[in-house]
Amino acid sequence: MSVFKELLDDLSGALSGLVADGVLPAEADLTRAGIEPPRDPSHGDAATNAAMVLSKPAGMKPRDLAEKIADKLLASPRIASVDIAGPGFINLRLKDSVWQDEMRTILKAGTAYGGTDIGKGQKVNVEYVSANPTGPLHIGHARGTVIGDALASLLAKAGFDVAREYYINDAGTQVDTLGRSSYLRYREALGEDIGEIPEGLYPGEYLKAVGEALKQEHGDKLLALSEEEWLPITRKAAIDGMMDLIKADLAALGVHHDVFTSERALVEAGKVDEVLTVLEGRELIYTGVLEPPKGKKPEDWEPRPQRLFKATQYGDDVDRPLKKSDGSWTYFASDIANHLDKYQRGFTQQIDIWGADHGGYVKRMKAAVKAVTAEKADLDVKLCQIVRLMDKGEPVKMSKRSGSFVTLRDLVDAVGKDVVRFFLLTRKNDAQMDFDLTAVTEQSRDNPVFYVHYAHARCHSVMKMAVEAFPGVDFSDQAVAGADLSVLSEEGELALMRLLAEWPRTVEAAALSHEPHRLAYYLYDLAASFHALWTKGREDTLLRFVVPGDESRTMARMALVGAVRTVIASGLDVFGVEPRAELH
RNA sequence: GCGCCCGUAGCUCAGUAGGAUAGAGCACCAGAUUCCUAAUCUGGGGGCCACAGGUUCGAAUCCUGUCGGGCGCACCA
Repeated sequence: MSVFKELLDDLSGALSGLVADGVLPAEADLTRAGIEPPRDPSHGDAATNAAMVLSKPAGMKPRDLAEKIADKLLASPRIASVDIAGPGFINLRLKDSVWQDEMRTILKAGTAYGGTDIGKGQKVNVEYVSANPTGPLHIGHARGTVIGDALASLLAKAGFDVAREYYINDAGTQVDTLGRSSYLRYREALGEDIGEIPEGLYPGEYLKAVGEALKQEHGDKLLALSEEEWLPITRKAAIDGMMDLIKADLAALGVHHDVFTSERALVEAGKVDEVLTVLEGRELIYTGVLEPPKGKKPEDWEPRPQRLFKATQYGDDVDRPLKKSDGSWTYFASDIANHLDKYQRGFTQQIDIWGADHGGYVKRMKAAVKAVTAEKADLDVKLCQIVRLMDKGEPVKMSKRSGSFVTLRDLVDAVGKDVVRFFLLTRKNDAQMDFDLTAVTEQSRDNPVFYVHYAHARCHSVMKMAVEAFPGVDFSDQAVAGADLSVLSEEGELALMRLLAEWPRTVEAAALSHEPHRLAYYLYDLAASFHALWTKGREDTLLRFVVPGDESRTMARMALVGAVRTVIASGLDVFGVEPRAELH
């Protein structure tokens, strides 16, 4: 139980007490009343809007109702004093023991601190990356990869049962092209001069390895076959090769999926036919002719009767075709099968991470998930905006010829996985951002990666100083948790303790809103608060964490330092970033 | 033409379920170090939260419209 959870309990206790007293009507909606830390510290440790929200159903002025609520709240063992302010806020001041107890909780829980059970073990599926298996991951994939991975960890920390999923688009025309390109590389491996790679095929060097592997396995036997015969062979070899490549790229970023779902396998298992059956059963399929698209009209557009899904019935703008003119399934159709399959595996909560260029696809997929699951499953789509790669403030030219960065692996090799991960999580997913190769490795306050790392490292360094100043004294988390923490009464110390106690509700809010970037801002604030306190020790030696000759005070402050270290490590853990004990 | 996302300090961005006097970094100005790592910190100036209405005790936040920017608009993935 976190501090704010307990206060919320106190509040609902007070409110139901007032219902029993007849002050509040039984049918009043009590859920709108909340507890939150006020922005202005002079307003106390916590505040509630209860009196303002409930003044109407109570038929009382907010401030009068506030008096009654405040009386009840004073019964809480946590609350030291109450104060009614402004339009009817009830400001609470908590007993110092509340913060001291929370420090002990943090030290005891370790990096598990901040975890909650609001997920109640519900199954959530996070699908991310899902890049086409036609080559290595490039920089454009980085953001969605990191956000998806951190969101999955965040939801797990909030008590959800999370699956990390990758959907392999291995059934469309692109992988056929990949198979043909690989066949060319196969002939090359056999010694043939293939010259320039023809227009329309993939020229990437990375397919040479696939060609070589095909030669090792089949010798020259594929040469005698017709395309119809060799294509399935080369295509499969190419897809497998590319997926190995992609998985290695992901591993370099510290990303590991639980499930890889193959589009081709879904189609072959008849899952797409099942989609059609389900939708037909709900009378959501009909034959019709679509209007030509407004704006730019495609050259080859022609009115054609098609089997259409009534996406408009679930909020989409137009109904959507499920089959192409050649009779094969559209990407949309098999993607519905993908989401139906997830639902059948028990995932009623699904999250997809896509690039912003797929924004036009969101409505139809949400519509489809509702339709195919009879509205039992919910899909949230997070769109990731473009990241501009910069160097010293100038955009990096993305060209293979010039040898500049193009792949995800290059980026990780250049600045490190932790820098890539943390930095990409410092912005909302739908905000554009610049990734400056120079700025992210700078060691200064304007680089949040470094700033947070430094706070963590500083905790270690301070701890080391304490051990040197008090030889033989046990400063382990367990030992300092038993110290008398009542000496932590400096303003800066209390501010830091209050901030630490906000970690669980930060995790909770970020998880419920599917916004991992909030943790980055919290960690930055925590680091700032810690650095500020540290610097106070420069002016006044009595404020230092290590106070020579005062073991009990040092013990208490080591508890605070340990708690800061623990919470930072807890946050970095969600981000998949390794906490550093020292920086060099 | 339609849909989605966005518009907050000079710049890059936060803004916690609708809460109190809208925040941080950079840049600018003025300060702090015989010192637990100054790789840091303190203070200051800087705002019509794009604009106009609406909802309510209360709006940067929710609704409608306008303007401005990005993305997308059968049979590609």
